[in-house]
Amino acid sequence: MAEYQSSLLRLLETRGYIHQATDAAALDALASREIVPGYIGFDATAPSLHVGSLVQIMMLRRLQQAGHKPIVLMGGGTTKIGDPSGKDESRKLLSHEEIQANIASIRKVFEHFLTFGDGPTDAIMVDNADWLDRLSYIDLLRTVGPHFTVNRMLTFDSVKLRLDREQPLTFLEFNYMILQAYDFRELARRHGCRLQLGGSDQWGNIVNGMELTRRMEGIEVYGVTTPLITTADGAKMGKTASGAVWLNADQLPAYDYWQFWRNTADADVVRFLKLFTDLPLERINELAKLEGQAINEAKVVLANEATALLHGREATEAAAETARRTFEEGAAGGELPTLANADGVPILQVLTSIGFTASNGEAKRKIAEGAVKLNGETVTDPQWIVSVGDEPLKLSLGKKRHGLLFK
RNA sequence: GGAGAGGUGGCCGAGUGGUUAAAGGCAGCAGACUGUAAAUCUGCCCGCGCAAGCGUACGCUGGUUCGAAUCCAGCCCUCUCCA
Repeated sequence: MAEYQSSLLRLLETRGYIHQATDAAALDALASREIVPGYIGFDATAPSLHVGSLVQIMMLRRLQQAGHKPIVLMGGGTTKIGDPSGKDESRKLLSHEEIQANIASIRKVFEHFLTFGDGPTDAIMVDNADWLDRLSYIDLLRTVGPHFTVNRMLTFDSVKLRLDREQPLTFLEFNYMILQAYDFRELARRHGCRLQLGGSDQWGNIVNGMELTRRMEGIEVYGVTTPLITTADGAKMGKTASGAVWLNADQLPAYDYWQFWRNTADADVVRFLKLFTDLPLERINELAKLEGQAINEAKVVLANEATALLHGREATEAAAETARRTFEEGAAGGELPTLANADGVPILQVLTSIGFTASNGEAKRKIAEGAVKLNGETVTDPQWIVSVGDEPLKLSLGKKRHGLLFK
């Protein structure tokens, strides 16, 4: 692998972001001599992104750190059509208002990772609804259609996979790659965008966009994809006991986010430190030397740094302190989930109300398994009525989930 | 439009009239061991109920039957081949 000249590619390469790149040498040269505006597209189907998107977000952050211009492309237009992938048919279509609300909510996350503004390397956020909404079908076909052959489109992995598995691929979906390619070309025209970043699954789409841009605008543009981030045991990352790891604080409290990182598998810690924190590589290399139980120190650093990027230092310290008191002292910290008016309530209902179990039946099973504790005492009676005094009571489900019950 | 195959719990996938709340696998949760790790072993894994039990559930709607995921009819959807 050749030494890169540009700080951008060196940064991305050394921290493990690069899976594939188109004409890396040319991109390297470009990034060494001028500011490169680069973009990543994000869906607006939910009011928050989750950690699955964090690699991409971090990559935009690296782009800016290396002195270039990040463009966050929100899929306000494409989301309106509704992503038809997956089997659940006719997913509810989001209204314009819902999508715009989602975008506004998602934007808050980006503001933690990128500096927005009007300067040459300030990040901007754009919405592809701005141009996709206005497209007329015939015009699109005539301007873009001739540049795509169905023969070629059929060779793309995303398409082949469906066909091989004999799963339906709608015409709508089939057009996705065209719209995404159109986005690249539009961003190149409007904002001088020269680079598209994305997950490895986006490779085909990115290449399409590059070709369309070159053919229609005569501009050479580039693409870089990240490796698919899985945990060391091969699973997609992004789940905790409480569900998806959302980035918005109102969807997932800082404490849970901190816990998510704290629970990283040994084998993933170094990789995640490089990808998800700003720690210098020298420091990461030191942490990488830790072995056995000491690796936990590196996990705490990972949790602290990753959480601080998203939620700020203050919330991070509160989360870390709560974790320390809860796990190391067996006490309880202030950031744990709480339930008020718990006095006199049956234990099953308490477990479900606080969100530890999905139903009374599940709560009952957990009690039978000996997983439920009140102030460290195992609860064995499913009929137990919780009584809380002036001091809050610590409720535990298993070793990891703890909460506070108030009178 | 014609012929064939198929639609089962978060996912994959058995199951052709009762013993089926539905095998098995994956994912998930818990227990043991540990280090809030991994691996391994064990248990759990639709809802309500202390329980007996009840309610829902196998694409949709009806029907046959004492009894249906399983049989019949119509409809919807998917795939393959043909036109």
